[in-house]
Amino acid sequence: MCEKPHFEPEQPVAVLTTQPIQRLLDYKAPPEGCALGAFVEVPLGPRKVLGVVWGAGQGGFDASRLRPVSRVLDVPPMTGEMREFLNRAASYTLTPLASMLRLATRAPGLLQSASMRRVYTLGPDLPQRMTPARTRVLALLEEHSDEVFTLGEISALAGVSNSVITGLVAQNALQERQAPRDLPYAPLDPARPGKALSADQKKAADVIVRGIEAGSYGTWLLKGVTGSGKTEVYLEAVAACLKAGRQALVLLPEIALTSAFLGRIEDRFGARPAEWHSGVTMTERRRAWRMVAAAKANVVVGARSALFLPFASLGLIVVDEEHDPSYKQEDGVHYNARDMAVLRASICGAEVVLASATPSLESWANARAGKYHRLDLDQRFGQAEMPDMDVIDLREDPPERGHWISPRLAGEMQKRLGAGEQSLLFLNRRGYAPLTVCRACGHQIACRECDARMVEHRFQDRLICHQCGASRPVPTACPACGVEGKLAPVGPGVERLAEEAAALFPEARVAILSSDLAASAQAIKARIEAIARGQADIIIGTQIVAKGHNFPLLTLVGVIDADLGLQGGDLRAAERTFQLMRQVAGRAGRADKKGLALIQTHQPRHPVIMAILSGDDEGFWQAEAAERRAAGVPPFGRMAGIVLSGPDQRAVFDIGNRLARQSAPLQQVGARVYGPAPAPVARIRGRHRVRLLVKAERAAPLQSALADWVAAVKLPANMRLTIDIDPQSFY
DNA sequence: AGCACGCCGACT
DNA sequence: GTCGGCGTGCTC
Repeated sequence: MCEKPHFEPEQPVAVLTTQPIQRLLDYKAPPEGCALGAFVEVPLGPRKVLGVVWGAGQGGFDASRLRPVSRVLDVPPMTGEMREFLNRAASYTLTPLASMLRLATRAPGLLQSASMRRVYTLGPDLPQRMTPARTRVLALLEEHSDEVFTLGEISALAGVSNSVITGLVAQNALQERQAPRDLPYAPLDPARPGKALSADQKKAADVIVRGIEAGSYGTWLLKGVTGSGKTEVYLEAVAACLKAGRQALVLLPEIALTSAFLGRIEDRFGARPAEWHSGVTMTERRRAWRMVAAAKANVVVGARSALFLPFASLGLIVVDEEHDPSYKQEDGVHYNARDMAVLRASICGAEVVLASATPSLESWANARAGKYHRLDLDQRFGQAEMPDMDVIDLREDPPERGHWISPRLAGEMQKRLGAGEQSLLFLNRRGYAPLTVCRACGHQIACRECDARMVEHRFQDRLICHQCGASRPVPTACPACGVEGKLAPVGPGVERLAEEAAALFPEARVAILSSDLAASAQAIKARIEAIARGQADIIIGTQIVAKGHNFPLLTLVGVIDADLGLQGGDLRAAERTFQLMRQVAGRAGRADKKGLALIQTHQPRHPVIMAILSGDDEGFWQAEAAERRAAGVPPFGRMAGIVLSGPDQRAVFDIGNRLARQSAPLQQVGARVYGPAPAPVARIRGRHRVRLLVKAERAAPLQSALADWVAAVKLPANMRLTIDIDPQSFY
């Protein structure tokens, strides 16, 4: 198919808008014409909306009634690769194309023209009279004659008031002109030397670099234990990508990790890259989006949504900690950034590096099947070794009633305290106690909004629902029977564990690391750094401690309840527990001192616990893969989750049942429907939710069958249906 | 997404 | 008889 790159004035063009309209609309090209892919503003009813020229006009609409495109925006047209990416991502995730376009245009001020600012350079004349202040201003501009400065910058750098500058402009000693506000990012220099690489690292880096030099598509699963230097390897790939004149994107699972990572990029390449995540200011977002499109930002570090930035020439995507569940977006558009990264790269001829110490089973299986190339870094960089691991059988060596630190773990903590080393207690439960029960009537306090159990948070002195975020003060009387003073916390959260540790070791400094106890990502980072410097003896943490932070003084890790993740029957429970335990255990130990990881469990013979202890990850994956293959579930079968929601529970179930009965389109492709059942979050803000699960074989054309299936059932206006391809968790 | 059009209950 | 509820449908 040969598409015209440019449309003449008045010619009909098809435009995709960001409005939820399920088709393209035809417009007349504007008087200056427009390119295929041009970002445009078009009239829609009484409004003006953002759109992209998607192709030639489709016809089928009265040509005399076509309205003209209002304006072509001053950003480069969307590339054909990007249009294909959005198209294919939309059909894969069963998301309307307009929603995909909205993801790709999430930049403020796109509809405004690039804003300008006043800048100053040296003028042709010298001022009639020199003053010390004027001398400083002129000296500053002479010294940096290749740069431009704003009023504010000059007054700050030269230590003068604004009136000095306006005085110099009046005498033509300075020139004032308009320049675009959004400045290019300082180019990163790939020629700067990186850290010396080990033989392992060098071998891995070399093969990826060759792929980048060839400009081809390929996906590399870079597996390396904590501390094996995966980052250095993929920074070599970034360097090669920069040398080839293409752009690189590094995705991180957590924004708390980005600022430390930006520092590493700066060390390696001499400048800071563009940053893209929810914590970035509007001004910076606008700059990043425009500069990425103009190829004036060559490295972007960001969260999963950075995948939808308008890269002019993308050569490399790194997905760091690729197994991390936060790469799956579960609200709005449902997509997995890891899979979309592979899709985007395959379209534009880029390399993908999936980095992890504990890869997802999906990626492991893809490597095994030969779809991804696998690269292993087995040695921990330097002398550091993986910690010794041991299990504490809670049936034989239990803590006292109402306590959670077993005697053996406490003993090891005592030794670390004496030696000036740190201990980490890992418990993946925020708050004080996961359950509050009434000792008088047995009532368990549940959320009024969504029926989940309320979790006591003692620092905030509130009960908080971890499902919907609702909170209320901790009551003194039971809400069911009204008896005063009989409510009791049941089970541990990190706050309660910290209380126990403080009671056991009154002289120790105890720090809690939990996402809800910090005001911001910045605050978490500052806290982690303080702890890493030694400002705590005992660290009590939720899973945020598992994510790539380094604690040099840490030599003991205690997993309080390894059974926590194994219950519930979730498809990925074993995989998650394995990954989390391995990541947490990897925090212990340092170059000159081997670490120890103690795992408290009631089921020391459980296959997952045994695999964690033995460190036999290949064995674990093989066993897990065999089970999933036998059950026909991902990655060996395909699944989709369908959530129906509405204000009336009966009506929602009725529609769910009707869908389950009318499943002929699914049966034709060999897919089966399970449910409806109450969704994992059964009620949100007064809306009842039920879920159906669809299971199909790997090769089944699931998306088209799903589309036909749901289209056949008419939904009442107050009900909503969402489809999640490859759902992450389900029971 | 907005916004208009249109068809049924409590007011002048 | 009319004002206004929000269900249905259209936007090039």
